[in-house]
Amino acid sequence: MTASRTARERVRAELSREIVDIARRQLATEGAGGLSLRAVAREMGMVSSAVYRYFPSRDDLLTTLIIDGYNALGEAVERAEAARPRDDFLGRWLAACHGARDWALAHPHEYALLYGSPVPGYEAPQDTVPARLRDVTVLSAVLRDAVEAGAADPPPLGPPPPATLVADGENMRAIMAGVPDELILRALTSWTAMYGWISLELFGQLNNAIEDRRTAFDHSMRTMAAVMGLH
Amino acid sequence: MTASRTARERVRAELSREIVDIARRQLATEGAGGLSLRAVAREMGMVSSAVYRYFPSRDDLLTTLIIDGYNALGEAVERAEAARPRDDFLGRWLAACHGARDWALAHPHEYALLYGSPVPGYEAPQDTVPARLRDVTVLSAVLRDAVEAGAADPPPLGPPPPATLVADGENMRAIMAGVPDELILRALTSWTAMYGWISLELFGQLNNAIEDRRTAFDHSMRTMAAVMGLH
DNA sequence: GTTCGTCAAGAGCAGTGCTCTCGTTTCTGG
DNA sequence: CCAGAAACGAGAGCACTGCTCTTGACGAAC
Repeated sequence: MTASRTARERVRAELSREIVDIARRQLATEGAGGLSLRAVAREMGMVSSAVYRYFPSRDDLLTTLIIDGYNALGEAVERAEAARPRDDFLGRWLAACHGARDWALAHPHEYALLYGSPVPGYEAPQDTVPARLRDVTVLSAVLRDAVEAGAADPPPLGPPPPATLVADGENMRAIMAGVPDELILRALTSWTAMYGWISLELFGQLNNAIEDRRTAFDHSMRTMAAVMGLH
Repeated sequence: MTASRTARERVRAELSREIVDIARRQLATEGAGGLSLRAVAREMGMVSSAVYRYFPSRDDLLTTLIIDGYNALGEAVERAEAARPRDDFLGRWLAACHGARDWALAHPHEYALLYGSPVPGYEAPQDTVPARLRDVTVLSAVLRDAVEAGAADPPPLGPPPPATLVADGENMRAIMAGVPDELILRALTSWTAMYGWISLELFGQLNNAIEDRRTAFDHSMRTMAAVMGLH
């Protein structure tokens, strides 16, 4: 199983990649709804039916675009966070947040594909799960490291976590081993605030309300960092 | 200008309403992308071109659906919040949050149309603005009333608001007169957390992570209430 | 050298938004 | 009351979509 088995397989892989590239470009300019298999084929000088040799349906093409998108976003978040000193937990958190926001602003349509309303008639297959967790894994790691270093002292806020949630947190505890339940829930809240902000900003709900959005986002994320006890 | 000017105008208004009703039903079952003018016409026993006498384009029909949706959501939030005693500020806040979430869960496709990615390429006419502010107005009123009653004592969290944001808050200060700038920003963060949660939950990002979502949402909103100083 | 699988191409189906024309119905001004 | 104007439903048609099926050609394996 070398990288180049036969000439046929090589050209097939190359064409598949070209289709995805053109599709991503069309996605970036036209949006998810404007992605057309026929237009992709036209741009490649192929006939539409030929594309179906490589992707059995439009949704399959969309799925690989989604997975690529999650990976691109996750990688952007990872890179932004990795640029900060390991013991600067607040800086790592803020860098990750800005990394996500910057990527979303640079790729609005791809972000909409990931975190916007699901595409009509399209059900996200399980294949997307691993790629989808890359960004939240980064955010979790920051908090976990802070807890391990004893650098997270969350202030008392509101009631203690309900019992059902403590039992519920099994899945999240896997990524955030050692983090107290209350803090896991605050991380979840911070996560919703972050993606809520990005979505509202990107989808135009913040127009005529906030002008200096980057500063406001920064302040908002600092507030959530304080809620989690990061300094 | 009586309610029934001519027979023609009456049947026109009636048919317009019927078109919108059918369209909303199709929206609820098929989603925004599945809304088809031809299907609406078919269900009405009309021919597709006849519908264009009432709505000049599919996007215009979508726009009225959006406005209707904002009003329905705003009304649901208003009703939920109004059911609480006026001096129970935490209760009013939580009721408004749950009102929004309950409505979203009951009308997922309509919610996606309002707070999801803009579907048909681009569309956000100014007509939607007044209806869009109904829910956020309710949330703002709770905080403003609490401040007026001296019942909001936000804990110290993070740095003070940057100067540019203080100058930026003109628009929001109109709805939240008397609320300190720092608290306005925390309200904004709480708002993003609330809609972020609802969106992430509705769009499936919370699957396999949280089972008892209502309780978790409640806890999250209580945390944000504490951030705003509501007890 | 023949066979077999892969491939691009083309025609075609059912559906979409939207435009235009053509009679008919309804309203309105004289 | 009646003619002209405006509104209306029906139908045909355009350009587009995702997708299927068949046909013929090419390359690789036996």
